[in-house]
Amino acid sequence: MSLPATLPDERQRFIIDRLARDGRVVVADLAREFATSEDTIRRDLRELAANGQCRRVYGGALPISPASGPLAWRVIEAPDRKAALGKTAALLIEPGQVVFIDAGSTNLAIAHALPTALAVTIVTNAPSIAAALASRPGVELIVIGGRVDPRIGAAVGARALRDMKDIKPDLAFLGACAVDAYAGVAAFDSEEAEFKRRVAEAARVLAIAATDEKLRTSAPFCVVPISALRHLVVEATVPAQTLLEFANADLIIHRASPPGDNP
Amino acid sequence: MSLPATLPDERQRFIIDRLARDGRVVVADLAREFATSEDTIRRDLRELAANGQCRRVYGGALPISPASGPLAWRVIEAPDRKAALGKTAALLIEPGQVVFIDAGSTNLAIAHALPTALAVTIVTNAPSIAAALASRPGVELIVIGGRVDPRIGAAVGARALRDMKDIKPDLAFLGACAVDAYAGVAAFDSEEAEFKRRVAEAARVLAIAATDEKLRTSAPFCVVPISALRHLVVEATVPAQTLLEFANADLIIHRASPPGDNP
DNA sequence: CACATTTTTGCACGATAATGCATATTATCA
DNA sequence: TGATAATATGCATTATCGTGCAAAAATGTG
Repeated sequence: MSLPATLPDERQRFIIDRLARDGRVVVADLAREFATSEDTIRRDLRELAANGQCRRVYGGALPISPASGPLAWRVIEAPDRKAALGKTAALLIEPGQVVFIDAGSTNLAIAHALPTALAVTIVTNAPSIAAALASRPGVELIVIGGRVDPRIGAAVGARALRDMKDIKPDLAFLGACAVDAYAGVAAFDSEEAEFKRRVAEAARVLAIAATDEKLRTSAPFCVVPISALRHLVVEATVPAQTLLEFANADLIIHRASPPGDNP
Repeated sequence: MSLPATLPDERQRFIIDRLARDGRVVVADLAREFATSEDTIRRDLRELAANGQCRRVYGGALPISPASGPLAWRVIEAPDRKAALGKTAALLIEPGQVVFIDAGSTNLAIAHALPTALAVTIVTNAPSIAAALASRPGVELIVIGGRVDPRIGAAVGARALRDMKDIKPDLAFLGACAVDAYAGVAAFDSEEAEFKRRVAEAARVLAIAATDEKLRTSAPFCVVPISALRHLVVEATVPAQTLLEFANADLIIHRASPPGDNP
């Protein structure tokens, strides 16, 4: 429990571990465990937060990435940010194109942001995205069928792979669980990754819209390397440091305008 | 399930999760789970709603997006005719069954009326129904893919026929454009009728939930004769005269209880 | 070793946030 | 319509936070 002599760095590392294990830390508890004052813990948390390693809240701190559990399906999380992202991403679509939209709340925002009059063919494996576009005039909608994985919110199994076989989209928005400049695009689920890979192969142009958290997250199943991407749509709040890592001749980075114009 | 010390932000994050998973939250339940007062929960919901992350209703809160999550919620439950119809129709489903649900607003009501804990396999060709059930725990969801006809709101073409080929539902709710005691079940579209016919052949038991208007409508493309039906769910307001025409040994007629009735 | 400098820590205190209770108001249902 | 449940509001209480400041410890320097 209480270690004899705790160096500041050692303490902070412990806090990070605890954060990853429990999903939260409480100032009062940490102060008791380290036999130190709450002020010291608060200072640690302040420093960690400034370094982007946690999010301070009243009474303690929480992990940065809200997708730390098996329930990574957050439609409601930060809707305005995703709307801004979706609006910018939708600009990549040109009339008459065949566009695949993968599952994910960010991609759902793209579907919602489609200009009403745009005549395109949308292919998707996510019921929520299909439902959002089903009544759109001008949108030719093609649904990829199969068993819907509830954690993913889309069909990704063998039947979906077969359905996807004879479709060659002009543009595909991949749903990104994690985007890393070096490790590439990755997913939390093996079958999901397999399906995304198939889409990536079939599509003429690949695009990803990713919230800030996605750029700081890693996932076990690799889908494609960053070099496979043509477009990366990010938030206005993304750190320039992070953006630099994606410097690549073939990658076009689009920064979304801040979510100020839609209350 | 009451955690020892719960940080306010952690609590709100939990509420969001629950909202995404169950499609609803109840103030009294949350207060009990967190061992806190209802005032605190109300304040949380007020804050989340102000942030656009949920929609407050009398007694709790719902997800912001209208089609995400079941609307089976005792207070919000509009005393709607289709809701009453759906509730009665859902009683025909038994645990463990494989149930096909065809497109249509009445059938969407059936999906919404599914008991939350019911473990069933739902097969559907309608994105709106799939989206309504995608996040349901206990529901195994299989989507029939293909091009979605915007007038029908579902996939009914060749690819859908192929997807449907190897599925034999225990029970199928056909979407009815018109139900006539002599002319049988009919649809407005040729391909739609073809698809429904395929479903009717594959299903072990056929059921239809029809509002009063459907019983007075005729449509050009015949699907199946009335004799193919096992169950017919009608509104409480259906004229006895009309009902008499359906007198048939094999047809079980279920009258929905009038809207605004709690079981 | 002596001394200055930096870092870390603990404490005090005003400010802020969170919570629960009491009461008035509003929504829903019979 | 009245009855009941849910909500909003104001207020008191408690917990937590930020800041300034000083003491203690670590570090660097001659």
